[in-house]
Parts: sequence; C-alpha cells; structure tokens
Amino acid sequence: MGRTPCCMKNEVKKGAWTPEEDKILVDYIQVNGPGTWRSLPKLAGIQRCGKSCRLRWINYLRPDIKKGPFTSEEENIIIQKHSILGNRWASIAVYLPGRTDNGIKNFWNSHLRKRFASEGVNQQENMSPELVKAIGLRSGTPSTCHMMQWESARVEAEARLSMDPLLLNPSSLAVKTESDYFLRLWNSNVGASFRKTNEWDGPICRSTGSQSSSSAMVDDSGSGVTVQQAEWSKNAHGASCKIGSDSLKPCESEDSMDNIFLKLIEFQSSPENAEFAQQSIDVVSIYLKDECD
DNA sequence: AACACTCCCAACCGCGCATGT
DNA sequence: TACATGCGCGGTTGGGAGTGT
Repeated sequence: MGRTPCCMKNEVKKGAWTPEEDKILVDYIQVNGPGTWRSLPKLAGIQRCGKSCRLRWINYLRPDIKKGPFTSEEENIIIQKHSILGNRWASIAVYLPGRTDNGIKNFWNSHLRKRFASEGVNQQENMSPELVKAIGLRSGTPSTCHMMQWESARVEAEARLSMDPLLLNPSSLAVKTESDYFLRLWNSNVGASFRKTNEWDGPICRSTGSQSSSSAMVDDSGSGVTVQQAEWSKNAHGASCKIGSDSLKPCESEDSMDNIFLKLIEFQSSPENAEFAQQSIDVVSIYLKDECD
C-alpha cells in the first residue's frame, strides 16, 4: 500500500516563493486561519502543495518569527539543549521564541556542528563537554542514565509549560501530569539533593560492583572526600552515610534514584509537602519499575 | 574580470505518528 | 482492526551570495 501523495505534483509549482505568492498566503491565513493545509492552496488560489504552504508560513511568513543572526545567548541555549535533546530541533525551538526548528537546524549545521566536531564532542553521547562538566557526569555510568532520565523529564515539563501559559498560573495547578511533578521535584530540595549527589558521583561513586571500603570515597586524585561532602551526603541519602573518613558507607551510584525515593518518603512526613511528595513517589516508582523491567 | 570554492538558508522529501472512518 | 488522511519532524538538497585566487 503506497502512501497517497499530498498533492498532484505536476499541478503545483516548486522552488522559491514569489512576493505575490507570499502575500496571497499571508492574506488568506490572516483572514481565515490555515484551516487544513491540504485544502488551503485551492481555497487561497495558490499553485502550491499544502505542505509547501505550511512550511513557508511556519518557517518564513509567520509574524512572530525572529529573523537575523543568532545571539550568543541563543547560541548557548542551542548548545545546551542540543547536548540534552540531540537533533530534536522542534523541541529545542521551544526554548527560542521566534526561532524556527529549521532555522536552528541550519544554524547548528552551518555554525556549531563543525566547531563542536573540531572540539571533540562525544558524538555518541551527543553531549557537549561543557554539559558533562557542568552536571558532573561520566557517560555510561548508571547515574548518567538516571540523570538523563531526570533531565529528559525536566526538559519535557519545561517545554510543555512554556507551550501552555495556563500552566504557568499557580491557580491552574489542578491540571498536572507526570512531567509537572518532575519539574517541581527537580526544583525542590529533593531535586537539589539529587543534583548534588551526581556532582559527587565522580569522587564518591567511582567504583561499582563489589565495593570494598577502601574503594569508596576516593576521588580521581586519590584523595578522600571532605567532611562537608560527607555531611551533605548523609543528609541527601537519608542518613545512610556515617561521618568519618574510615567508616563512610560506600555510596552506590546505582542507588541514586532509590535514595531519592527514600528522601521523598521522608519529605512526605511534612504536611505541606505530603501531597507533592506522594505524587512524586508515584512518578519515581514508575521510573524504578521501568529500570527493573 | 572570470572562475572556483565555500557558506548559508529556503525549500523539498520521505517517514512516523495521531486521528478519523 | 485496517486503512486513509493530515500534520509535524528531521535529513537533505539546490541555488544564491560571498570570498579567494
């Protein structure tokens, strides 16, 4: 079964749009809205494929499109989001109001890709060195997977919220989804704990598998962690670590999500956090279950 | 001036997903 | 459930503009 063509190719014009065609399209959409793109060319009187009309409108004629060179701020956002989202240009475009996915894609391909290729970005992980450094990850570790799950969920939530102004209104929080809880969770003390945990994932959780006491709490340079770090780690992990240079329980990176889970249960004991914590527990449970599966 | 080359970006193409019938 | 349809997305292409020789 072949897919039906979106239009009769021999009946439509291709190539660059003329100012006259642009004007017809803009006038029509401003009066009638796009309706269905497939029928728009006929209704508007344009000898173009509906798909082509849509593309022209979305990428060029829309009144809210920001043209001109990308600012360094926009560039940074693109770099950051691309390191997380990869080539999901439409998702990245959510963070750059007025910029189109096509424009961002072109900018990346013409400006950034070569630069990052020459700077030795780990293309397999699609993650910039800046981000790796910023969030303290090493690719391939279990905590990386956790971190990426969380970051992915957070990005999804932010994107959705930015698309839906109603959700920015606290009074409208009755409408919640999993990703909303992830966003709140991420921005909460618990999320902060998790981020901190991963910052120290390097120094603390270097070893995996069979962990001897001598392998724990040793960073890349071979030095031990600070008392402050241990103190914090105790707080973050629900008192599973004892303070002291020789009696610290090894921090298992695989446990990061589990520790957050425990922290949430603790968090739940506070009445003002109870509901949020419970909902977050549900979400984390799903992630933990997925991991087990 | 003429040519070759590179860069940039608008536009096209094919595919996947969601929805309707 | 199978198929048709519409839309959105990401990869790719083609041509104009700019630059170097």
